[in-house]
Amino acid sequence: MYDVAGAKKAVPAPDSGLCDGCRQGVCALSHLQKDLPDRRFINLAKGGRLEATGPYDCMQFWIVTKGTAASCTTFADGRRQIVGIEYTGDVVCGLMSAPSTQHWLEALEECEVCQFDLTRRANALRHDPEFLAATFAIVHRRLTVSQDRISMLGRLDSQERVLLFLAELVQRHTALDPMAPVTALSMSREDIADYLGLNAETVSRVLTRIKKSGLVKFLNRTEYVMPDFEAVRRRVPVEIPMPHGACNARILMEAFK
Amino acid sequence: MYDVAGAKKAVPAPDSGLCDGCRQGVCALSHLQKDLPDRRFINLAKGGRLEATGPYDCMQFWIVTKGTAASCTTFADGRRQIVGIEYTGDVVCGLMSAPSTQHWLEALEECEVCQFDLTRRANALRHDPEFLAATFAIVHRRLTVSQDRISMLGRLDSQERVLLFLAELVQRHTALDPMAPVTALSMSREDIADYLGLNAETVSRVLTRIKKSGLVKFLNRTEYVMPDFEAVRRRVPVEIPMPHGACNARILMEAFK
DNA sequence: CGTGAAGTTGATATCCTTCAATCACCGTGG
DNA sequence: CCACGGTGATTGAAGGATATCAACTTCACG
Repeated sequence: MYDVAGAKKAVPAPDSGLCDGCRQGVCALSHLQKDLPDRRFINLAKGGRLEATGPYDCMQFWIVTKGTAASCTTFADGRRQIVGIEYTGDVVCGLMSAPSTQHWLEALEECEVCQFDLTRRANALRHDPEFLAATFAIVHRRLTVSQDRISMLGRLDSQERVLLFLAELVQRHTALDPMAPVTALSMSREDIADYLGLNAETVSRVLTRIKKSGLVKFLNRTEYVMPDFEAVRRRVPVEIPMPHGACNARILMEAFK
Repeated sequence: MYDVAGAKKAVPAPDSGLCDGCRQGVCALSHLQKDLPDRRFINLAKGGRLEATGPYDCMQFWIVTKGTAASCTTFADGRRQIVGIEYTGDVVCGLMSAPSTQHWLEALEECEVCQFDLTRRANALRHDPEFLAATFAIVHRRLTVSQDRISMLGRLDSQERVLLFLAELVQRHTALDPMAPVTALSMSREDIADYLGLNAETVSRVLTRIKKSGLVKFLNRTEYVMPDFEAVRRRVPVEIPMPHGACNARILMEAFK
């Protein structure tokens, strides 16, 4: 997708969706300057929350710089839904749902989040084409991901959902780190369930069924391998989403540095 | 503003979400100039389709100028999911999911759609702050709607989904046309089912249950009233979304006229 | 080890789907 | 004008899938 300056694109057919920087782990995140007044680093323990309180004009946002978090909602009666998983490099902007719905960012594991507050520069940025294009790209990408998840939640059964989820993690980790032999599954059954619109027991049952089928082999409770990725792909009626690493963050960083 | 857990949350003023123009029915749509070379009006009969063809750079889009359409996807095995309903005034941009997934706009009733092709002006518009801000606003709004639908599909049961759907239509029609006594339900059971992640028989069953409960009264198969909107609101654990009329179209029109 | 939290498994209930039959509506053609 | 046929809607019966509740196991960590 993003060429190295001058170099020819090498066999672009299967496109991992990652810029070369992301693939090499030297993307925008590593050059984030920590000492500027508009940014603040927040460490979240597993389960820690960051709540949205408006105003919702997208002049504040958060980049997950370490770990994995989740955009969560709950209803009054306690039902919880994970609207999206925010991996390292993902950019979360303030307005994620109606202001009245309870909505927050929750660390699924040890996390570091960089909070940007651009309200002081808002008037300038609102007319800055580069900044606008960057935020557009980010929101646009989030929209396509969300829409695919609508189809997933509306029409896939539990086994398809879990398989798709596991395959997505594999895809993600092989794109970022092709050498790593196993994929980590750091989320709890409860979290997976809330992400997939199921409950924890169902996730557990489906997981054992998948283990027995041989499509996925678990080394322990949090690491697995997928011996035949193609077989999994055939079992799932949708495309397995490509990760986008820290590209979003990079785009944004370049826009308003 | 985001705060660490525990901070107080701002209570938003009740806002119908409509610009004055939309509320008075004299919004951008009525001044759409029909004879410019970059736009083309398309009439769709019920069930008619408009398929998205690349490239997916959002330099092509469609405004629903009459009627109601749906952003649809299907899987290889025929399962269909309506990703979103596009009411009059909604702006649909080309890339709505991964290019490989089958995805199209389908008329739920007699429709008129205005297709804009800005590819010839793309290079200029890519740096035009006003245009960028407008497309950002549109995509951003679509994202919030999509994320609420994720919660709906993941966590609401069939009755809650149908009630929410009916309430949303009522809300929409009272905001646009407070004098109209009844709300029209022009979608077929099949369409409603594909929108709510159910099947047609379930929708039918739930509707008769809702009728019996008295929450909704049907005058005939396609018109209903909701005698006690508050009672419905109490039955549904989420906010009932506000319509946004032709505001999106207006924003866009002003940006690149 | 001991303890608590997370995960697994089983029994059962509930919800939703599937399949099939019937009904209601609507336009068409005799 | 009315019989006819087609399509969508409704309803019923049965089955399947997922949720719920409860018991038990495993694991992490002191």
